[in-house]
Amino acid sequence: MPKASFVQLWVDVVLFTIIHQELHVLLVKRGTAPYQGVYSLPGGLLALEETVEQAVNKVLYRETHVLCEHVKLFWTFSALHRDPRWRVVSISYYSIIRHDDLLLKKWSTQLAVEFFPFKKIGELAFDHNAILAAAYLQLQDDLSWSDIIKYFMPKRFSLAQLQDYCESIYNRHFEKRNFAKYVKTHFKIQKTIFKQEYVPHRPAILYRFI
Amino acid sequence: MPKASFVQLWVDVVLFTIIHQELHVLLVKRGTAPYQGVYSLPGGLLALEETVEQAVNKVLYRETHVLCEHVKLFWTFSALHRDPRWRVVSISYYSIIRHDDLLLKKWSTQLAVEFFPFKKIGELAFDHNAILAAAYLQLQDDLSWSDIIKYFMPKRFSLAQLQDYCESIYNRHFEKRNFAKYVKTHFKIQKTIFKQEYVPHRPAILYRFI
DNA sequence: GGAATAGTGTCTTTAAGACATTATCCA
DNA sequence: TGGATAATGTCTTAAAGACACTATTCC
Repeated sequence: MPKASFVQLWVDVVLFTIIHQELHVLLVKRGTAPYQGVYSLPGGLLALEETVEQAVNKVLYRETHVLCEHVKLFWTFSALHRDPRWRVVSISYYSIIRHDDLLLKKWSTQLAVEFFPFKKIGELAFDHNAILAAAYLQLQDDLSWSDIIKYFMPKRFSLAQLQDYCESIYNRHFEKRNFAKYVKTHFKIQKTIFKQEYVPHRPAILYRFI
Repeated sequence: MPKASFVQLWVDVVLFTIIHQELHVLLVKRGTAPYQGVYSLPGGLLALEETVEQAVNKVLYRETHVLCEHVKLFWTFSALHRDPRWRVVSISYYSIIRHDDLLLKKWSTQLAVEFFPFKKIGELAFDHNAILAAAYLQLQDDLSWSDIIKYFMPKRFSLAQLQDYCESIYNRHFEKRNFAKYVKTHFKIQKTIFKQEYVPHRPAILYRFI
């Protein structure tokens, strides 16, 4: 090994989901000092025999036991004393998970993952509030031009539900007719044979992403 | 220090400029093994007392003696044996420099920086061809929605020159009247009192970015 | 038939793309 | 006055935004 500076390399992940029309983020409670008992973003040390991408997927799988899609690098955090113990550089990713998938897995594995409403998250360990804020900005930006909203949606959904989800992330309102027009020209979705059930009004047709 | 895995953290930079209407990239010839005598992207080891951003700026300043704008993270490269000696993770940035600025500085400092036409770059050291390719994709993407073309332009330029520069990076042709219209509505530019000189035809008005 | 939400059509405004003529400077 | 490029206006087409009515299901 060379005589040179080595740093500890961590990957941290901001995992978003939507629960009850509200954006949530996965947090874990720290079991050891520093910041014992304080919530933080899930993360892990880069092992010598794995790539950064593998490390991120390992963290995600460890916490959810589900394959998360759209795992995206958005920033690195390398302030000198962001970890009070020694020098740690964080390579930070965000990802998205369907609440549906998570629920299924949770029943089958007794996972104790904890999602918190984005708007109500308080002080986190280390500089994780800054990481969280940067991830949210990147998420909003990516949503504005791509179709990644699909990674939030359940397998089947109505147009109204899609609109609700979009509005909850963008934090703004869309006009119903124009939204339907936009969705049909920009997203690859198709009607299914399913409709809403047990609703006291005309049931909506359910769509799916192709 | 903890008993844990430490890796060497490098920053690598793909520095773009336009010379004679053609996209160029800064390369440096390696003086030591491995890949001795082979060209590579400029880069540097992250020192213990600096942030990643500082390390990138240090590399850029070392090579150019000019302040480069739009320094942007685009990817990390962490394959296990990308450096044949030991484990090195690269955090990769791209940046842009005005050829003008560089020329001025070159005369005053005898810098020996070498830019190569992007299209003619051959085999580079390590996985730097992959880094270069990823940077170019990111550059094209960013150019398509932002006004970062301004970082390539000289202080004063004609609309035709701006069009030439855009065409050389996008690798496509634009219709002159529509291009002028687009530029005037999307970029913050203004006329200067200067015009082209010594041209055997009507001289173009020179503009500047605000 | 009434309540409730689903689903759609049209008009207006804005941006993009195709296209040709006039303007200015130099020799 | 001829050569060369600069500069600009209008028509057409596509997308975005505002807006109101009809359709379907349940009770």
